[in-house]
Amino acid sequence: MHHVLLIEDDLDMQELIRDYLENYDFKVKAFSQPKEALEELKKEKGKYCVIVLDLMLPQMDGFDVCKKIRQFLSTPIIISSARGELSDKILGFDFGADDYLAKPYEPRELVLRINSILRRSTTENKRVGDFEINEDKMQIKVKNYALDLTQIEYELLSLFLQNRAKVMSREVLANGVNGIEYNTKDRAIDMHISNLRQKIGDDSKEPKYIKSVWGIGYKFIG
Amino acid sequence: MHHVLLIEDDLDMQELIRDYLENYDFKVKAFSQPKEALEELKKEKGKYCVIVLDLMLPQMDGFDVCKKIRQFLSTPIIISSARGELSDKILGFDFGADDYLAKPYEPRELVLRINSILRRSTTENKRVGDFEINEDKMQIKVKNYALDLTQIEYELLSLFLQNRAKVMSREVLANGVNGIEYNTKDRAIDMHISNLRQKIGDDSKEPKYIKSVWGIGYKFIG
DNA sequence: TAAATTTGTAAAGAAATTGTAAATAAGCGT
DNA sequence: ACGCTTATTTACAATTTCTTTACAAATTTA
Repeated sequence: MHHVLLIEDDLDMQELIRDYLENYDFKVKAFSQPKEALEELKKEKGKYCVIVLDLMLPQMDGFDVCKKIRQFLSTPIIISSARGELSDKILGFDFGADDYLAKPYEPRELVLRINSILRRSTTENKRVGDFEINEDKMQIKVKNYALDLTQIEYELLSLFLQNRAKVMSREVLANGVNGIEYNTKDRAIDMHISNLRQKIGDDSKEPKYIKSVWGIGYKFIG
Repeated sequence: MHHVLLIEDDLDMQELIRDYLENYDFKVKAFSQPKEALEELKKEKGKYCVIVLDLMLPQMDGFDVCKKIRQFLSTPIIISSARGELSDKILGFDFGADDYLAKPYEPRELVLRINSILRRSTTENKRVGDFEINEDKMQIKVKNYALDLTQIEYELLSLFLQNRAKVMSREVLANGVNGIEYNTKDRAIDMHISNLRQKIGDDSKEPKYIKSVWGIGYKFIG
């Protein structure tokens, strides 16, 4: 189930979008106050796969909200705005938005654009180096050998495959995995990495796949 | 340099888009015949990072082109079309397009949307002299040779690259690095500089990159 | 020129991080 | 309840990085 976070202060519009998205099997959490939305996003970092942001808001300018979100989150943002001028679009994309819809638009188009973004950010039966990932079956093969992974190991490896070569801290990794809280002292991530390495046939001392980055976290090479 | 493949049969429009994109440092290859474009894409699979596709084409329907491309390539496609109805957009996204721009649109908006797509799919390298820095990978290359740096060395060198030619005291350098406390008597910074010099192939007596400024600190020349 | 100060860096020591075995805890199906 | 699988914590050795020390070399000052 895909979760969408909606920030929109017009309650009619909020209701309209919510109903429409729910018809397409999205789970929507709506906020009219940007501050509350930001708190929710901070609390539930990995939960939402798209943020739909209206620009005309009380409390805070929509662009500022966009900027604030980008300081701690890379979840795609679709701006939904009555301001359709190019200069606004430039600002929106500049502040890190991923798409910009000028009102009035058909709710169906929002669905299209959310799906387009989701399609890009998920790996559907893709090959990455020696690995082959099948999201439907929740299965990963390495060199054509099917791995028997636990839930967390699967999610970790998916995360690595989707972020090739990118250094990720333990905190980022934990947040990327559904339902792991991270405390600096925990070694849980380390253990999962250790087990994962064993299963994919990697050697921590001479890694082919998962390399530790001292003082930071791990990165996938391959 | 980012390569864009443009499929557009209106030559004026082709010229307009090409000029505009080239102003923004894209390299554009334009086709008015979809068949030729498909051949080029098959030959040069990895070359193009975005495809801009007009829907009104001779020979073949634009949607079919989209579908054909998707059979062998996952490069992002932006549809540029005079048909702005929702039903067309639905078809476009259905056939695997990543964005849909209804004509007439400002060329600048195309640039925005290309950049938005690129931002998501690439991690950009910054060049400074002989150095090339990739923040996501936490990696710095010198003359195309990847350096193996510790965290502090990486942060120090980043600081230097971001403050070219600027003299920085040890205190400033220490503060610029995450988690270093500075005492006047410490020689820690000096040691990091020394190690860094060795790794980037610099000579303290005849520095090409990091020059000491007697009584003050260091500066990056390059 | 001699004394004082600063820099370079090798080497030693201190501190922090990582790897993983083993122990413990938490879920889950039956 | 029980056993089985998975997740987390603990503990400690191994490793890597960071800081300090020490002394030679370079630079400035008197």
